[in-house]
Amino acid sequence: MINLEEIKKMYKLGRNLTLLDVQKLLQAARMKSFPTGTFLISEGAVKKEIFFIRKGLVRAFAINDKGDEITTLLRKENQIIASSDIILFDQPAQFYYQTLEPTQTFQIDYELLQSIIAENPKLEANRKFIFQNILKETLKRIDSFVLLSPEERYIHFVRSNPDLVNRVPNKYIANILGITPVSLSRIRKRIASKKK
Amino acid sequence: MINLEEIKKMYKLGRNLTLLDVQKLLQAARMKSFPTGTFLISEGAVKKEIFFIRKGLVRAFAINDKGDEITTLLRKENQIIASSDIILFDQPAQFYYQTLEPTQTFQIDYELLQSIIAENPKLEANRKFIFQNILKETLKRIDSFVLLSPEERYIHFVRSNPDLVNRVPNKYIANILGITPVSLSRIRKRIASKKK
DNA sequence: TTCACTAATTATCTTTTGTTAATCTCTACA
DNA sequence: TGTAGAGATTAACAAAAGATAATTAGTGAA
Repeated sequence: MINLEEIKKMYKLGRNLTLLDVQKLLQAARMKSFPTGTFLISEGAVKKEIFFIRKGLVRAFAINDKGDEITTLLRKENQIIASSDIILFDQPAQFYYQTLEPTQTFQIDYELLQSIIAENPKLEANRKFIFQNILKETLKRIDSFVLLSPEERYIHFVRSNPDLVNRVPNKYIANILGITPVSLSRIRKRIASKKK
Repeated sequence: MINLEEIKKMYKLGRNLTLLDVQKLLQAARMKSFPTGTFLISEGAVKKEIFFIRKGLVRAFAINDKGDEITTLLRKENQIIASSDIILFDQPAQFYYQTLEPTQTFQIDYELLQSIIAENPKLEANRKFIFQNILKETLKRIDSFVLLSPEERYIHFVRSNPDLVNRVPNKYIANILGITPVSLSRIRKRIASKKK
């Protein structure tokens, strides 16, 4: 069940979340468990839904012209995942969102979330906070593409996500870095030989 | 002076901005003109300020280990520019923000803007809208790095920013795409020869 | 334990990019 | 009119990445 420790983790989502706020949100949310490999959202989906990942790991991926899956995003426990296409662009999802581990989520309908926030000004500040954090992340990621080489980008990724490196196949990490798995393998070898 | 036509352009910033809202903002903002080459914000700056670009063009750039300027962002008239480091990360600016054309801005202190928005719930929706649009842009840009080759990325950039292509030196565009100016020149040649 | 399957590495070759420097173009201005 | 300076292109070479395929390693299920 949900314990206090866990609720504290949810606090991290915002700065001034009270127990009451969390309760209110949890009432509206449904808890759900998914085995590895489940699609939370598929291409073409339109249902506005937001997932708080209580436990587990989810990847977003697109399929390119050649039919290859390209992973664009990884999200783990205590993070939020949703289709930016559906929520921000008001269009059907262009990505798949798939669990990479047994995953537990609280999921909540986006419009319902909106109305809860509207009735509860305190939560509004929270939404702002969450949005800002997502924006921070994405801005940093853009800088890493513009300012760093693939090799530097990988080193940077490992430093920033030491846990993910051991939970996720390298081929997904390669995608995230904008390179091929073969190239990442060579980069890893290069780094290893430099260390000696 | 400021005319109705121009105010309508500011409307684009939000969905439900009224004349009164715009007036309120304009009262708090200072209009200022800068010649080409002016630094609106320099590395190390801490002043929380937001610029609405009324006319002109601004680039953000960092300086890498080798001492090269790397342009990471371009913003033009009717767009907003601010230091994400100062506003989002609460740290001194790590980039320079420099005008590339004679530029007119409305600039407003960020904390003052915050308080105006706090007193004016309608504006809050607007801020949300602006934030979402910036997030949209950055997410799309990340996708272009992950899913497209440099050549495809350039084609994509030209299609999305036909006006900028003729206003900005190619070397800045190359930076934005994460490649060198030399490489961009080759890509352009390659594309031109394909067209025949 | 073995088999099947997937991921990772390695090899080979092609293509592209980075780097550095030279050349060409264009424009502002003395 | 001529000249300095910046940007763009080109050249030449080295380094890295992409593509494809073969091999190796690792894992889970029968």
